[in-house]
Amino acid sequence: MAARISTKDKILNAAEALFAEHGFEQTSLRQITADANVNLASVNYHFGSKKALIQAVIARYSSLFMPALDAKLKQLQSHPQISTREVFDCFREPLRELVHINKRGPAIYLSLLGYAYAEIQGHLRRFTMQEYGDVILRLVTLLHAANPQLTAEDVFWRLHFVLGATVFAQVSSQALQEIAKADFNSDVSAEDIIDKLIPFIAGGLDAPHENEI
Amino acid sequence: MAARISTKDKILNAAEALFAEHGFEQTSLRQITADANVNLASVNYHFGSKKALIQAVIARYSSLFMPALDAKLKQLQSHPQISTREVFDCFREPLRELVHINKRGPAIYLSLLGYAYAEIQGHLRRFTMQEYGDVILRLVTLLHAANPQLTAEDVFWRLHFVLGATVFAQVSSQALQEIAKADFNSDVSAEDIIDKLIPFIAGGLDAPHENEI
DNA sequence: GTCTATAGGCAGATAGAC
DNA sequence: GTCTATCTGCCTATAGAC
Repeated sequence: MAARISTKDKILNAAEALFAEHGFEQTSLRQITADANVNLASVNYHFGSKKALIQAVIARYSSLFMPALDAKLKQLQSHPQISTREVFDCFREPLRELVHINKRGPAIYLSLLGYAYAEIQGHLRRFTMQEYGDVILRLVTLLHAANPQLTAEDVFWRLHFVLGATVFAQVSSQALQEIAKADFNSDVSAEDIIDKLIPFIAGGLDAPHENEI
Repeated sequence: MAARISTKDKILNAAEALFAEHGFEQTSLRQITADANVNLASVNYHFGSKKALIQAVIARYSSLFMPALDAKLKQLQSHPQISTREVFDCFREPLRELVHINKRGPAIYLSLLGYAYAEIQGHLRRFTMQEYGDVILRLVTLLHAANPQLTAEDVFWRLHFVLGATVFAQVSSQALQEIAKADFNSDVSAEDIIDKLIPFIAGGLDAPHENEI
């Protein structure tokens, strides 16, 4: 009953798993094509270059995630009162929807974002900003509305701390899950990590400004 | 008046700057030796291998930072009441002391930790745990004492979120500093980032547990 | 200790047969 | 569309002259 998957999709599926685990530069086309059971040359035939493959992998997720997030944020924008917690809760469902691309889609997407940020300085970040800049802007606006006591710059920095905590948690999630299992005998899924993360980042964002303590 | 620096130290200095900016695997011995103005073969003569060079770079910082942090934590341990904020404030001075290794030492060390975590899965992490496991344990104990309402597992996870926010902020600090300059016309030093970070991570760690909201 | 020269391996990309 | 074979370039590491 194995579905007949096109070579192009086989490559995308193998690539995203390897990219999420080892990063973009650390993953070779030889590994990808071996895992996908396709010929080495087919990557360049279907995508043109490794760089284009990376963008295709990310775009498959972003094109699903970003519009869904934007819709949630728009909805929240009409509320009279907005809390930080409500803003971050907007991420839950769009993130969960990514299982339709891959069972581990939510974790994969966050890992990809992390590596994109750390590795390809500027390149993919600029791409995202151009393509989805309005979503980011809406997000910052909402967070500022939820925290009028902070300056716009505070919100900017804290949003990046949030991003850091999130992608780091996902990139090192496998190791952390194993340690948690060994030390606390607890099985923690990728979604459980999100549940643990959201109170943390909401608490961090709501914290008073340095000078006010 | 240019100090006469040994070849070994020239390599260490060039290596740590490149490692902190691009990561370990992305930095070649050719780049390092070119920046250091030494011969390519001298790395293997002085350090034996690239892996050993990486460890030497990290060890130079950890051997200064970890004992200093441990002393601060020990001091705090005798207090009757401990707040999360006090625990994180223990990091400030040991971190600042790293300027004695390099002017940008604090930022470099945090970047190195970030790449060590993301790239060399297990290897350097195990090394750190073996060498400085007692410091980590003291840290977790203090944070748990400051937050008795949390489970030990909550503290474990939140400590890693903290680590993520911190190293991510440093790894992408250059890009973020440029954006902050462009958008808010504000010059933010590496130390300023720490000032912005500490209220955030303290607020996140003190947040109530998910089920208590 | 420092150099040149090179070994040996893996990377991305492509030409051209089928 | 898919394959084999190969080009070109970069990497770490080392042998051996000085």
